[in-house]
Amino acid sequence: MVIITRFPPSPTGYLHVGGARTALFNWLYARHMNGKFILRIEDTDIKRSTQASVDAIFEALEWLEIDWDEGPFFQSRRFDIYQTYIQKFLDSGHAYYCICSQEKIDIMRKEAMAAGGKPKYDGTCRDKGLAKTSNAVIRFRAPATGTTIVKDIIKGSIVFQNSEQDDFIICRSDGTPTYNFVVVVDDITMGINTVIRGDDHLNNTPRQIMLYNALGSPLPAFGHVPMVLGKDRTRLSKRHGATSVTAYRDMGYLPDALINYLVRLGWSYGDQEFFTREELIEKFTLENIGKSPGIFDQEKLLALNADHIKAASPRNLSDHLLPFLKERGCIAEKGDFLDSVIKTLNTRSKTLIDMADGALFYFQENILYEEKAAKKFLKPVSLEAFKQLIDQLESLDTFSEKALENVFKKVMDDTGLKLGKIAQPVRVALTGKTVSPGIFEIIEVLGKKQVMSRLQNAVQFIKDSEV
RNA sequence: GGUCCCAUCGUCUAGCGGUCAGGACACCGGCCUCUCACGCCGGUAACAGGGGUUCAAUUCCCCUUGGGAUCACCA
Repeated sequence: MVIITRFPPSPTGYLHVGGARTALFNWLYARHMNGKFILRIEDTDIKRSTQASVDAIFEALEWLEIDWDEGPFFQSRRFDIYQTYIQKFLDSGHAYYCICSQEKIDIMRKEAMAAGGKPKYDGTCRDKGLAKTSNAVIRFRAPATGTTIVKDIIKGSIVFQNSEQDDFIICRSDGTPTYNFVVVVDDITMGINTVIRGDDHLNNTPRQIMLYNALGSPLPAFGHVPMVLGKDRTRLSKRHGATSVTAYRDMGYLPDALINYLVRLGWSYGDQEFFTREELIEKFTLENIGKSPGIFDQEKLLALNADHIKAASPRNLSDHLLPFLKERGCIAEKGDFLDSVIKTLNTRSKTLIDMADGALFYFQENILYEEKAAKKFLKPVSLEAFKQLIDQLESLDTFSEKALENVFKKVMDDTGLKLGKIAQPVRVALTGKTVSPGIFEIIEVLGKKQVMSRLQNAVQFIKDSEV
């Protein structure tokens, strides 16, 4: 059997990390099983759905490099299909018109709640055989007795009493179908046989199973993954800080790192923490998904991002880094120079923002010294070392780490200064800061021309500040 | 409130009857060192509580407690 999964976001906002996680589970499972992954946009609620949200969802999925085999399907364009199914239900007696007012039902619910029971529709119109009227809704005639069992891949068998369910609405008075109904019709008509979704849908599942049964369709396999919670252990939401996928892109995270983190939150593969995209596809199975909700931990995501930055090839990283460099006004392009810049930075950057900031000095013609750095290290005592370095480097043709080390050694001997006393002033001269990659590394990457002019500028700066 | 789900270090988790309860993040030491990092070595830290079942329970069952989800003409 070919596994067919789907991701059905409703376009009422950006794609948040929780949604991305369920998308990921479905996508990974389909890829792992050599199946199909379908994207469906659930926009039956015309009032709340927006094109901007649709675009935002696509943007996020593309950045995550989650691709789909079919779709995107839009439910708003499938109303005729739902209509025929509703008619089928009406004809077979599985559904009926109801003219009870919302006010009346609200009161009913409140009374039931006050009496300690479950608020549900009492079935007033159930057997009245009402015809269609302008304000009528269509309700599903749900079985009143017996049980409905959800055989969940993750949670096991869960028994629901049918008496807990009421005759829910499948078609609104304005003629539009509702969620539980369209999901079932879509999943059936699209051939979905594996439904992996958030825990919050577990209570909807018995209703959907009733619909499958009424239609005589075989059930898909259900898997309800636990929620992602915020630090305060409530469902992750805006007040927990950044929750949109693209926000993480903008904060300098790598898509592979986010994916790794999100999947690992609630899924495990022994003690392994770091996974490439390919490894995830190879190793992801539903059996290893945990049952308990997980708290979204920014710290761990950050650490994982650092690991992915370290592991990525410079060439691969440049695609992701370039936008951040351009944003900072750097004239940079993919190539050997950028590769070597990245190599000096990747062990000391947790995000692409760190990396872009750290790379700034490579691209600046005129180095601006940080005030404190200049005050501490660009002083007359270093003048002699600077002069000797300039002389030595002038006669050096190839700037290899080895050769540079020898040059510094010589200057150390001649001036009697320790490496630290020379390296820090040089660092400030070359980068403007007291923190940077290794001194030999940056000299090599910067190249003779840049190094010479920056050293000379520093000498000039020291002389100028003397007077 | 009803229904449903869940429960191992602060966090993510391994464990699938017998383990000194393992790893990762974070935290704290130390080493390395031209700065900052990386890296390496070491440390603190958990089976929610109570009953069973069993020769033996973190592991199986029940209860309590705690947390979460859900009860719409939203999805």
